[in-house]
Amino acid sequence: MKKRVYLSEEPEITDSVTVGGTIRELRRRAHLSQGELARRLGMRQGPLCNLEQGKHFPSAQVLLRLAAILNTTTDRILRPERPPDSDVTPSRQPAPCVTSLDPSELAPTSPAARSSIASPDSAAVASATRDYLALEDICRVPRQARIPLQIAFSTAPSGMARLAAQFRTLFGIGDAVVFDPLELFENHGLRVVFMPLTSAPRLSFYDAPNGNVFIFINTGINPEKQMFGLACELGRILLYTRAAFLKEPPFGRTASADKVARHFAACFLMPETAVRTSVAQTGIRPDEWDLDLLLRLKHRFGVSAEAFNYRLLELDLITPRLQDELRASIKSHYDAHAFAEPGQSRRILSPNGRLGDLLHTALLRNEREAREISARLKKLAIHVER
DNA sequence: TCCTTGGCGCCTGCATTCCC
DNA sequence: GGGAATGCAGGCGCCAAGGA
Repeated sequence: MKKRVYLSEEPEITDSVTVGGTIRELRRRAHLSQGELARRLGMRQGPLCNLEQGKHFPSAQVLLRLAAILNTTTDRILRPERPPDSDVTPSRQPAPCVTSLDPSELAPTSPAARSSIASPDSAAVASATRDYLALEDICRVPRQARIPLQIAFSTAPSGMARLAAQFRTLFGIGDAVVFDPLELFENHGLRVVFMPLTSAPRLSFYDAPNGNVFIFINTGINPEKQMFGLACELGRILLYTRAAFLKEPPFGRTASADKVARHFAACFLMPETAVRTSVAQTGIRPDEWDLDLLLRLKHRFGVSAEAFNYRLLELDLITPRLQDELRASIKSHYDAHAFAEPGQSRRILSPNGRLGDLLHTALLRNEREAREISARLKKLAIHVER
């Protein structure tokens, strides 16, 4: 009789004992008993025990349910020790859940973030970081981001475009236009804090022990620039972890790194296919653009007029002469209106959404500490809707 | 070539026991 | 007492063999 081939015999898949160990590790990290996890899986505790011991191999259905409940991917359950650079990366390996992390252990991902440590923002950022970590502890949520943050890539423009496309796939949005990227970031476990900053429009810090980040966005800038800044910081973080992996200086050439991060943000927020499709639907030719049409289209992508104008030029969808004229119009508008976005912005953000959710849960569980955190956030003008 | 049948082994449920 | 481990039986899917 022909030998039956099961998942566990697939050469790329880890053996059942290791898979079982991974399931056990993830279950414990999620603070679940076998009984509780089995209940959520819709199975009994006994069979789950057999899975963890490697006596049985989980069916595809069980694997999918496990991944959903344990907030991970089937790939990570099956290939917990996948080597770096296969397609994605060292950070796919399960990072330990570090509960006693001090804000000073976080790595600044840009010169701005590094210099902020000695700026008036320092105390506020450290306090917000500590409170965010405390809320994660109280709520017992996984600390690791649900997307890999260490990826091998080329910093050439084409490489950054591929990287942006890869992240759009990881976020599950493909070429679609997304109205609120902030929600995407937070849904994938990234910590984003909107607060007043004096030293920079945005800052980010890499949390290596947990495979996550802290991104701080200044509330004093308009939503379009906040969104672009958020994507830019993701690019910054990836450049930082790439440099660390390659044992290169952390920030590289500052101006060049900024340019690369901005290109990543442009490709991430304005994917080529989506921009070309939107433009094609208007029938506009490269030499026909006016400011009104540019504003109408840029609203769909939630970016600034300036950023959209650059992207059109990058994709040869506008002539250089017209792009220059529109850039001058946009600049004079910014000068006259304190960098407010031209046209009526349709962008409505819900900043600090995840922070608010954590605070809400924490208030349910630990009234005193949560109340103190709530008061501190309020004092720092970190507005949290609950 | 297609369908049916039987063998095999995984996966699961249930009940029970063990261990801290 | 709660969590974890074990034993047994049944369901199910896959595969090979045989027959129409």
